[in-house]
Amino acid sequence: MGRPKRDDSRDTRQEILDRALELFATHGFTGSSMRDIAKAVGVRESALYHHFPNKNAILTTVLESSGPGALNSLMTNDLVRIIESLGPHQVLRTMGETVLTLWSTPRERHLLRLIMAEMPRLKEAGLFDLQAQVWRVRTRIGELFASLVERGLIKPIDPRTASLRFMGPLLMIRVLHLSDLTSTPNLEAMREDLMRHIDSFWETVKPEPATKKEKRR
Amino acid sequence: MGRPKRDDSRDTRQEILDRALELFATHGFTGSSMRDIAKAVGVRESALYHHFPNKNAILTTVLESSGPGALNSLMTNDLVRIIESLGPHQVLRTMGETVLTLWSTPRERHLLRLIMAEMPRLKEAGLFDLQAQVWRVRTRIGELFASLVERGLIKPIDPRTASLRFMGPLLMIRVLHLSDLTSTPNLEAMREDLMRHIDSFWETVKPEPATKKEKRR
DNA sequence: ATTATCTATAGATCTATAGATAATGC
DNA sequence: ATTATCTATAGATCTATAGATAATGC
Repeated sequence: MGRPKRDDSRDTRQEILDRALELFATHGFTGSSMRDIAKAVGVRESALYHHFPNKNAILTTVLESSGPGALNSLMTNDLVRIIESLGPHQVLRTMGETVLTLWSTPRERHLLRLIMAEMPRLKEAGLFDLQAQVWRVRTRIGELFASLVERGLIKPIDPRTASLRFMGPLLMIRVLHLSDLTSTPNLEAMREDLMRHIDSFWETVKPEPATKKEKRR
Repeated sequence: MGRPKRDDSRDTRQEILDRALELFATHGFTGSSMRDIAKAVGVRESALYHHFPNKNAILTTVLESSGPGALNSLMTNDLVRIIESLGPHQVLRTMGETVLTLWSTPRERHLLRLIMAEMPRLKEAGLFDLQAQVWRVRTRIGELFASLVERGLIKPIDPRTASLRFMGPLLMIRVLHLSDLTSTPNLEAMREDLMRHIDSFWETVKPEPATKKEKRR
């Protein structure tokens, strides 16, 4: 046996990470053995140790390459300027379309499950802190709403409550439609939930027409 | 050694279930060994097998005795009548206080973590289906809102969206404040989030004063 | 006699390592 | 020479069982 012939279609290291994510997401970290991972990749256990020093390093690498999260990456510095040109309602709808696309990829669904399942382990290892992450995004969205209030683009509202009212249903929609890996998600139903939520949220924060008239005078 | 002297303060079977829930919640089902459970209870592994046929039976029993969930148990048949006498806003606030109390017990926090972590296993074993459960509660809350609309107690709103807008923030608050078992929850901050949400939700669904005047005519 | 523990251990599985082997690329 | 695999296996840990032992309750 020994070293196999070169196969350009195969990157073993990446395949280990991909199969490990799938297994960790469905059976948990401790529920997936090195043997399981090796079998899924199609090599012997010892080959895994050529690419990673131990099982924990596989988990660490999977998570380090996981990216910042959809909502977080949407909170860019020029978001307020984009909102000023396109209008808040249109931007919120676009944000909805974006999270729909990003969240519904198999990879993101597996990461969601992994993070839900391994929360304590990931936090203790300093790899991912779900609670802190949600707090951070909530704060950033709160700041966004605060600056929109300042610019008169939405009603005067408490930013903390507004971020909760905006994000809460998004999280619930995500869990409801995407957290069960055994069934294919109904993306049309999910888009409907998402857009109805955003439109209905917009109705509750859009500035009063009366206020607009006053400004015009 | 052999059988220990009777100790009325000790119910080994129940202690096995309690310690197992704690361990499963922090390290997962596969991450907690029978040895770990036995050590936490203060007996040998073989004593566990006197009370339960195997490890899986411990998990099953833990979950069977877990109850219906706070939101679910609030959705009683006479809820509409209570709302008619106390008013929707007051009832929503009382519901908030109730879930705050029920969710923040150590037992409910451990169950939340267990369910988040072991979703696929619990679903496959037919023990608990988180997705289906959330759908069910959402539907019941939707029906509640529909009947409140019918009675003119709240604005005409789409029940599906309303249930999402009501429940989503509740779920987010629960995850944000109660899912990390390594820190004691800040119940005052949680109550504030909860009550601000409920008050702000009420503002968006309370019937128009204009409509009331029209009715009086 | 029954119940609730214990000691001891079988047998499976798991992580990780040692050392052999063959392909690759300088 | 280096890299990527393999075979083989050590040693730890895990689930579960057999059988001994002492307290309990009829």
